[in-house]
Amino acid sequence: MPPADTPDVPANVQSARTLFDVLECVKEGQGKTVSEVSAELDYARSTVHRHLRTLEDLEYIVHRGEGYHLGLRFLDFGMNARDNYAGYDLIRQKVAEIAETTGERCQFFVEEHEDAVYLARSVGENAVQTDPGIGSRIPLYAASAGKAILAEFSEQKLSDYIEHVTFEQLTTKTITDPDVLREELAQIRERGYSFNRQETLCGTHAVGVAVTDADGRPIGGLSVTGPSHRLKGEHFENELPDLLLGAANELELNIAFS
Amino acid sequence: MPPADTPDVPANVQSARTLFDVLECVKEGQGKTVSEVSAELDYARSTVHRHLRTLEDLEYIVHRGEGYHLGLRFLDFGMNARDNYAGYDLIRQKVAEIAETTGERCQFFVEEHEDAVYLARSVGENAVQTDPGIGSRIPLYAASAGKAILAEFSEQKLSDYIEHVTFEQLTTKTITDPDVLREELAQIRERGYSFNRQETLCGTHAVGVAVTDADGRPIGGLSVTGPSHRLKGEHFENELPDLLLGAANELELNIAFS
DNA sequence: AAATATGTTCGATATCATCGGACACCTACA
DNA sequence: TGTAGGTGTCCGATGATATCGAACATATTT
Repeated sequence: MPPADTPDVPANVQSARTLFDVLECVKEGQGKTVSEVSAELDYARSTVHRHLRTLEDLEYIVHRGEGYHLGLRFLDFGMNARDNYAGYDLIRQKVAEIAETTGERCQFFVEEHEDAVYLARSVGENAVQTDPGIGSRIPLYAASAGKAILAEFSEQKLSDYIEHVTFEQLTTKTITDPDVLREELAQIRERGYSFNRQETLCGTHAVGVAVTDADGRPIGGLSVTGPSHRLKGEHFENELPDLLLGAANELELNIAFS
Repeated sequence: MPPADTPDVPANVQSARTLFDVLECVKEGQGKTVSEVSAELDYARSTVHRHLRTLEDLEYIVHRGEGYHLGLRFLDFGMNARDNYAGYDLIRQKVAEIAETTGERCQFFVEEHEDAVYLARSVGENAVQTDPGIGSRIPLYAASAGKAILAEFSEQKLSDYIEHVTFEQLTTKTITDPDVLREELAQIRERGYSFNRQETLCGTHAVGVAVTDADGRPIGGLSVTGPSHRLKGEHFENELPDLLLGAANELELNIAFS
């Protein structure tokens, strides 16, 4: 067999994997006990116990009530990771602004480890309810902003991406064919913006644009999402793209000068 | 020497400490290189390199530009940890509401590993700028909401706390004497709310109350902070406490029935 | 009271995390 | 051009340790 996949990268800290397996498991369903985690991950109870105790001693998890919960130090980590993105404040403001003027959901994604990650989000209707789902991930090829980001990738990066990624069928419309994706990206490059017609979620449309830095490399992607019966026709195909292109342009300028 | 402090808890996953040392270091000043982290932590370059590579392979950190940055998976962790607190939405709303009506900063703390951690915060003036500093920590004895929480501790828990904690002098007014603290807590218990007169930061006053669950155990603490020249007299000593007590009561009811 | 499940501790063993050293690469700077 | 200092990366040896299974304690249930 060829060394196709490098199944286990050599010279890694093995216990780190165990540790994060445990953490992810605790994250998944908070309040889990030692035995539950042990059963789910197929590690010896004593091993899980050791890790959980270590994590608690180091104050990264908490033993509240019956089971274990992620500690708030991760909130600190997360805020740091978020604020570390140049222009985050500007991005957040712009996202809220677009959500308000359009009355639809607006979000900003960044690319990380070949995934699209929500960095900011706002839901229009009530300005209070902001940032739902921040930090969660979806495949780049299945998000309008994600496709807009992919369209800005160099040929080299794109080839790498297409080779590594495993396409998942989120809906019947999700792009799962490399050639179709390349074709779509070419169109996006030409137009300057991307559409998403029920490729992420049935009944949901979206428009997306890439936001690039001074050197033209993508910082992230901005998109507006809404029900397909509302996002259609002229509004969907012209007005929203124009709005987003303007917003992206403004963002790019502001970020460059901050 | 007596086994007073249990300096190193036995049977812990040692490499976890190294791992989190590295992570904290990367968090501290984002964009650090292998050598910088190695020098700062006094681990061999190869060791740091190994950990960083592992963390990158597992997609918890990112190699952007010159150095390493915390990955956005921690944002996901953090949001999970935050949302895991029962009634977080209600808390956030209430905090925003209080900030708006008072025009001062309002925040909600929870206790975790004997620290007060910001769970929600709002700054009054512009409702957009919300949640600054979420996830950061201050000593319980040095925050008004923290003292309110301490006042609800059982004698057992309080004794443990006072024994473990190392008092730090944040300002000249910070309480650093166990007896003074106990005295203060007794007063708070009697009154039902706590004051903070420049004990955290010079020129800053605050009022705090505890929020308890159905069983009377503290969920967290609610407080209003502002410049000492504005928070004084009748307003500070009566109006704000009343407002906060009402808010806490309302919160307690809403959380109990959610 | 027996029985099941769960948290916790312990001992043995093979694994592995750590370190220091070596190499390759890059940038200055002479 | 060549040397010197810095950095990222790889490697080998060794002492430390993460893992497992078993055993014990405790709690809850039957």
